[in-house]
Amino acid sequence: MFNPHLEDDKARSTSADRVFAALQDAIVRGELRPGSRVGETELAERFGTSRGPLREALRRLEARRLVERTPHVGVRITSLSYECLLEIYLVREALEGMAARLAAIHMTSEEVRGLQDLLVAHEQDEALQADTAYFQQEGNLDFHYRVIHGSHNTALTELLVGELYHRIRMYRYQISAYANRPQKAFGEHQRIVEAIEARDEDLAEMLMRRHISSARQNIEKHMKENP
Amino acid sequence: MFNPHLEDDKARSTSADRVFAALQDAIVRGELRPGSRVGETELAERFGTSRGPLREALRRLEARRLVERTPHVGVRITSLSYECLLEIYLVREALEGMAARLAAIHMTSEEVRGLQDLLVAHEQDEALQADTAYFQQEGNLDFHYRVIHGSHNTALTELLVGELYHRIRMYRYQISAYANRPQKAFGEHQRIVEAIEARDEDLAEMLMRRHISSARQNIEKHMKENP
DNA sequence: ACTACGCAGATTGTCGACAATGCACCTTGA
DNA sequence: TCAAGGTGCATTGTCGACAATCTGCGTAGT
Repeated sequence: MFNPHLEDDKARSTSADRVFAALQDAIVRGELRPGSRVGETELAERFGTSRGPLREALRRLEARRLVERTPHVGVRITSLSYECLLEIYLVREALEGMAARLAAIHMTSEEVRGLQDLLVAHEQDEALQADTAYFQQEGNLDFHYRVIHGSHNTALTELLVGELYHRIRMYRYQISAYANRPQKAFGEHQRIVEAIEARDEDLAEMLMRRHISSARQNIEKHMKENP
Repeated sequence: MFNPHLEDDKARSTSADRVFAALQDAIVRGELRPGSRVGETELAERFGTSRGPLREALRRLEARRLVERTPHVGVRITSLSYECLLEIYLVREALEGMAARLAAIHMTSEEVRGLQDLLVAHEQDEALQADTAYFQQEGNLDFHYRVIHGSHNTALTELLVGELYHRIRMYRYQISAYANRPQKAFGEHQRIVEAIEARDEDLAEMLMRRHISSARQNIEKHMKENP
């Protein structure tokens, strides 16, 4: 029996959804440079679709603040200012602190074990051992992503993942937030996991807040050195 | 000289933007019932536009979680479950607490005075005096909205206003969050403003957290009584 | 030389038509 | 009578064309 859908595993999804995912990835990875203007016709051609679905994707990216739109003019890729980035980190401090607290309460034993395994995998990364970088992959391979989901709070997760996560990842591709302190950050991650494992919600929140606060201060330092 | 744009003060904006605003309002006010399915053709006709701009508006509403979409099936108005609502209130506790803290630090004297004037206006409301209701209008006439903006943190504001605010307002139209305690809530608002005026950020955050926590517990109580 | 106006090209906004998919009803067989 | 399959209708997804708007450049006038 022949199934035409097998040639494209995402055929059940719509074209607009695919373009949305692809565009988001291209923006986050810096393939489309922040601040640059993008034309609809050009993008539609690039992703092999028409302007209709493309515009729908752009609207969703606009809602996620990954692109900025001015009526009758066009869209440009959002460029994160240092000012805006520091604001986001303040918000992260509150939200991810809360996520760590909830994770310490609600995470299952399996999830905790998975988190531990993840750190073991990170530990074996060459760059980390050389203390030159601590690049985490996206989604389920990202430490913060896992903790957020561990909160088992859908509203919180949607807020962090849907609104902030991608903007932060976009920034990570420009300047690694852990650039100046890979092993230090890794150690902080380890202690957070320990607190979660011990079901010590107060400690987990405090450690996460400090961890993000450190990253923020690191950015501030970086800001004063670079324009 | 004849200017055709004068007949529509929002002609500079696009049709998709107008539909987005109108639809959001209709959803929040309960004109479109939560859980009900809406057809694109029907909506397009209702708002006097074609399906193109309408779909763009729907995509933005989808990003705001005001509608839920299933590919090839359609969209339905999001219905807030109690479970989801309680989650949102937990997040609000963290975020608006932070907003109150920042407001105590960054609000200008004019803004503080405006906030005081707002409460005076609320005080003269008949329903509040009778202790039967505490219905706040939207936007700048809403107490929480003002405090959030008073934080002068764009990222925080966008998160609260863009993602949570409308869903909460939608809920308010269904069951007033202050239903069982209008004057109590008003008193809490007053004390929060006092803390902000005194530039006591710790107190402002604590009072706001308690205020929202009270509202959450009120919802929980309401939940156990009603299905 | 500089400003203001206007024109042309390109880009965005909107629309209607067509294709693809899903759902409900009906038919058919055991 | 009930279940399984098929068919038709309604709705969503996609596309190409046309209209509206903006931007950059050239021209004219002071």
